This record gives sequence, structure tokens and C-alpha cells, in this order.
Amino acid sequence: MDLLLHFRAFVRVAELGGFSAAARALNTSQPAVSRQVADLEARLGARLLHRSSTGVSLTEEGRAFLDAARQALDSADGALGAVGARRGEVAGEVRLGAPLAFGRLHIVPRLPALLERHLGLSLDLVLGDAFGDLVQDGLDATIRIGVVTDPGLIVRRIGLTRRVTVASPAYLAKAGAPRHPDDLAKHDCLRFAGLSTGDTWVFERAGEVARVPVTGRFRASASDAVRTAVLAGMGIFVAPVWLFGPEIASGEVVTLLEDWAPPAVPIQVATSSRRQVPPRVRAVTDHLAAEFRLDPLLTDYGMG
Amino acid sequence: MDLLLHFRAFVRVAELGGFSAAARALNTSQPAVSRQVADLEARLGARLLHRSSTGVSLTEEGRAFLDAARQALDSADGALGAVGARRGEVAGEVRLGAPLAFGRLHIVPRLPALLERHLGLSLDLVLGDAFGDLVQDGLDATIRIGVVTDPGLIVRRIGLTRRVTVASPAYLAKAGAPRHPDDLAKHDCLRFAGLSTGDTWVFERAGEVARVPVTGRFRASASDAVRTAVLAGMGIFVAPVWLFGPEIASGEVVTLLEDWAPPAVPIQVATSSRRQVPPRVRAVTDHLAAEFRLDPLLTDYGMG
DNA sequence: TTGCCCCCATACGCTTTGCGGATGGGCCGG
DNA sequence: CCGGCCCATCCGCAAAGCGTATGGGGGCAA
Repeated sequence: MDLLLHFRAFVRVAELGGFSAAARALNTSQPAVSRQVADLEARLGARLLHRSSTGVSLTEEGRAFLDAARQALDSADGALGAVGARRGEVAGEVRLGAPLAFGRLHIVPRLPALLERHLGLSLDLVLGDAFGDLVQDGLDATIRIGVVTDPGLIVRRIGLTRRVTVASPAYLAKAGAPRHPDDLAKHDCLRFAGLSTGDTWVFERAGEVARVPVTGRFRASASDAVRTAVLAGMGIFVAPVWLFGPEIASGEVVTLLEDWAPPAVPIQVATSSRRQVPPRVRAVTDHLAAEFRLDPLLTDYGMG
Repeated sequence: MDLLLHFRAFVRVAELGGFSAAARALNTSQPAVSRQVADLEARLGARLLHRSSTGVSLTEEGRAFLDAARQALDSADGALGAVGARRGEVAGEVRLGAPLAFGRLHIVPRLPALLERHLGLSLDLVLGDAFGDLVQDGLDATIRIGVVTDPGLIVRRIGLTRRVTVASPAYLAKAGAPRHPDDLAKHDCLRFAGLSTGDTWVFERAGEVARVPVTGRFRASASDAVRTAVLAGMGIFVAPVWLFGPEIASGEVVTLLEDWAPPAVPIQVATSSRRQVPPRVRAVTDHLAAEFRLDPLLTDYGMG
């Protein structure tokens, strides 16, 4: 009986709250997971889960075992990594979450160098602007832009997003350019549902702060969609500078209100605080942090 | 691939210095062990062992992996025990080493209560007066009588062996009784090869110390054999009181030089300091310690 | 030096473990 | 009341992994 396999099955079932869900996550069949947990319970001589037709919940024994099993899995993982770590190598799969547009524009282009450097490494990039639960999605780490306050997470700052007010020349030709943040009230402001700031935009100029409630006829939950809207001349947007790097340089979009700066937001990587970060995950986040530090769009240090 | 099984195989091979020896210890075949380690190396992409026809030795990678694998095995073991531990139960097998005579006389009779109390527990008692290597013999713990100075061991005192000078009435009728330790030089003194004191016997009386070099025509490496020799009237012996408990009470052997006491020696249980003591082992040693504390032959506290 | 024994690697046939698909009972939501 | 999702169980089959048998290599003793 492969203990670790059984441990993993149980842990996944406990995390996802069901045998079927765990089976999908583990790329196996539901009967297999069911049997593995049942065998484990037989071996331990105790019920780990309360079953119901709607799902499962942990028993007291299950709760105690869950932590121990997690630790055992981590230890085994560490043992496998110990050999490679001695040579500065990392191997294994890393599931990384990231916002859709940011991932497409700034993570994917930086992965070839990483994968070439660590030949045993494989990456599973889970893109989405809706941040789910780290553990529910089985992610090793996730990139988040903005402030994170989840106490179950360890966050590490790996970059900074300055933001600028942008619009396309076509829109400006039609609607004119704002001279002051207050002018935005008369404009079509494109809104991104993923920002915690809501529909009030904030600007700063030499200590002076302007809060502007904005309105507009388009709102999207994916920044990539808002990006397309800007390019299509649908309105004004306060965008991360990295969202329009080439377009600003080429003049395809122009920046407005340049002396009024929206507050910058941190780019962070979040990992679960329950388990220590394995070397393979560390390698990925370190690589991204190092790369971002060199990109003037993603850092406040180097303004090359 | 059952990782833990492979880990265990490798650890055993590393500890015992050979595939064949490990196979014997693991109750499996040599090819199985050979393949498991080979598969592990393939998985890790590194050689863990240097092979030679005379045995194996660890590579650098192997040394690093050995610790990690041990820890993983301990973690997995801990996970299995976590459920039972919540209920104060222990389960699993414990391999306990003990001196032959002591084990027979004072450990075996105390095991039924232990096994009845912990139904999931099974014991493998390895008896022998020659103390081997704890890890080489795959022992969880070993009982040692006398001072232990191995830095790789954690020793815990679980009793005290007072000693007395004894002989059978038949011998005394033939050779007379000594009045003073010095008289022993003229007697047949039975010697036990397992004692570190060698062939000089030490006695104490009110701070006064007598060291007597003794001679005799019988010597054995098992205290059980010396015990039989005493009963057969072959000579005088300085024996642990627990070796002749009933016989002294019945008069089958008599104590001599009662005001001259040989130094007492501790009864200790030794466990490896490399890994923490699992609950199942703890349960065994605790049980023995508690039992010994109640036996006037094995403690200096209760002289009931 | 020669012969023997013990060591480890490999090949092969077979058992056994363990998988996935199918089925059945149970509960919730529409 | 019915459809869908859940979990447990049964069954046929394939692959993993065992042990036996065999071969090469080196130390040790005669």
C-alpha cells in the first residue's frame, strides 16, 4: 500500500470537501479515491471523514491526521528535492496563479528562460482575474496585484505597479482631454471590476489628494477586456503602466493628467502559510522577482 | 511507485552497508531492494550509493538524501500514530533489545500486561548479552545494564541493580565461606564476560573500598550460564539481586559478605538520538520503568 | 595462485495489487 | 416528483512488483 498516495488522496478530499472533486483534482477516478481513503481508515482503525451524499466533513481523528499527513507529504517532497537542491537544481511541477492580462503580458514571456534554466521544472499557469482559494485550486503560489490581507497567506512583494490615466487618441479627439481629475466626471470612464477601489478613482499631486467618483458605460471583470476597450476608443482608464507598455511608447494610447498620479499598488506573490515553500516554488518566484526588478514598468527602483 | 517503501529500502541499505543485509532485515529479497534503490536513483537523477562487490558506501547526494528520507519516514510514521495517539492508544511493532537473563526473568513476565493494554502493539524482543549496534540491529530501544557512554544514544535510567555475593550451600559446605573480600582470592570465582569490571571485583563498606583480583575455573559470556553454574555449586559470584530473587528467598543460594556491597549499576534504556522516540516505543519503556519501580529487586526507592 | 564464497545486477515468469467503467442507493434542488 | 450529483461497491483487466534463477566481480583463505 502506497502510503503517500493515500495520504495525498485524503488531504485532497479534506481540502476540496468531496471524493469526486478530489478525484478530478488528482486526475484519477472517484472509486480510486474512495478506496484509498477507505483503506487508510481501515489501516488507522478510525473514521477520518463523515460521509454524506452532499459531501464530506472531517471527524476529530481526521482533523488530527490531516496535519500529520500534510507534514509527511511535505517531508517526502523535501526528501525528493534534497538531492537536486544540493546542486542548485529544482524539479517538479509548480502551479502558479496569476491575473489574466498580467500573466499573458509579463509572466509568460519570462518563463522560457526559467524553464531552460531548470530542465526538470514544469509549470502550470492558472490564469484568472478572480482570485480563488489557493488551497482549493491546488496552487503552489499566486500572483496578486493589490493589497492582500488574508492571514492564511504569506505575501512577498516582487514588484510595483505604477498607474497612469490613459485613453486612445480617437477618444480624445471625440471627447477632449481632461485637465484636472474633476473633469473625469464628464467622461466615459472604463472600469475594472477587479480593483478594490471601486468606482472612486484616487489621484495624488505633491501631497494633494483628489477622489473622483466616476461613471461610464462599460465595465468588465477582466483587465484584458478593458485594455481592448481603451484601444477601441471607448473611454478613459486608470491603467497599470505594464498594461500599455508598447502602446504608450508608440502613441497608440496617450497618457493624461500626468502630474496627477494614481497610487501605486504592489505586485505580490502569495503562498500558503501552512506549509513551507518548497525550493521549486521558490525558484519560480525568485526568478520572477529578479526579472521584474529589471523592468521599469514593474519596479520603482530602476527607471531605465 | 511506493515512495516510502523505496525510502525505507535505501535507508536500510545505507545503515547496514549492503543490499543483501538490508534485504534480510526487511524480510524481502535482494533483487527487490536492489531495484528499489535503483528506481529511487533514477527518479532523483543521481547516484545515492557507490557499489562495490564488497558492499556499498554513500555518495555525497546519498548522504544528503539519507537525512531527508529518515525524516520523511518519521513523519509518515508520526501521521499513522497521530490518530491512535489522540486516544492514548499505541500500535505498531517495537523491536526491543535486552540482556538474555534479564529479559527472560524480568521483561518477558511484564509484557502480557503491556500487550493487553495496547491491543495494536506487537513486540519483537531481541535477547543477547552482546550489545550490538542499535541501528544495525534495527532496534527501537535496548535495555542495558551498566554505564553507557555512547554519544549516539539517549539513555534513560529505569531501574537500579544492587548486587550481592552469592554461592550455593553445596559449594560453601565444600569450600567454606569467605569472611572478607580478600578471602575470595582462595575461592572459585565465577566470572561473567559481559561486565566491564573485568576480573577485579569491587566492594564497599561504609566508605571503605576493597578491590579484589579474582580467579576461577569457569567463565561465561551469558549471565544465565553463570546463574546455572552458581546453582550447580561451581563457585562464588557477585550477582545482580534480580538474578536470584526466588533462590535467595528459598535458601537455594545464600548471600555472603553482606556488609560488603558491590557497587550498584543502573538499568537503562537506550534509544537512538538521531530520531525522536515514537509513542509506541515510549509506551514500552514507560511501562517497564513503571513496573520496575514497584519491584524491590530493581529499584533503590521502594524496599517493600 | 587457485578456489570458494559473498556481493550486486539482470532476466524472466507469475502473482497480486490497483485501476477504470458500470451500477446502485441516497440526498438536495428545481 | 424528477433529474442531477454524490459516494459505495462490484467486476474485468492491465501493469507493477515480487521471488527464483543466473551471471559477473572481488576478497579471503588455503
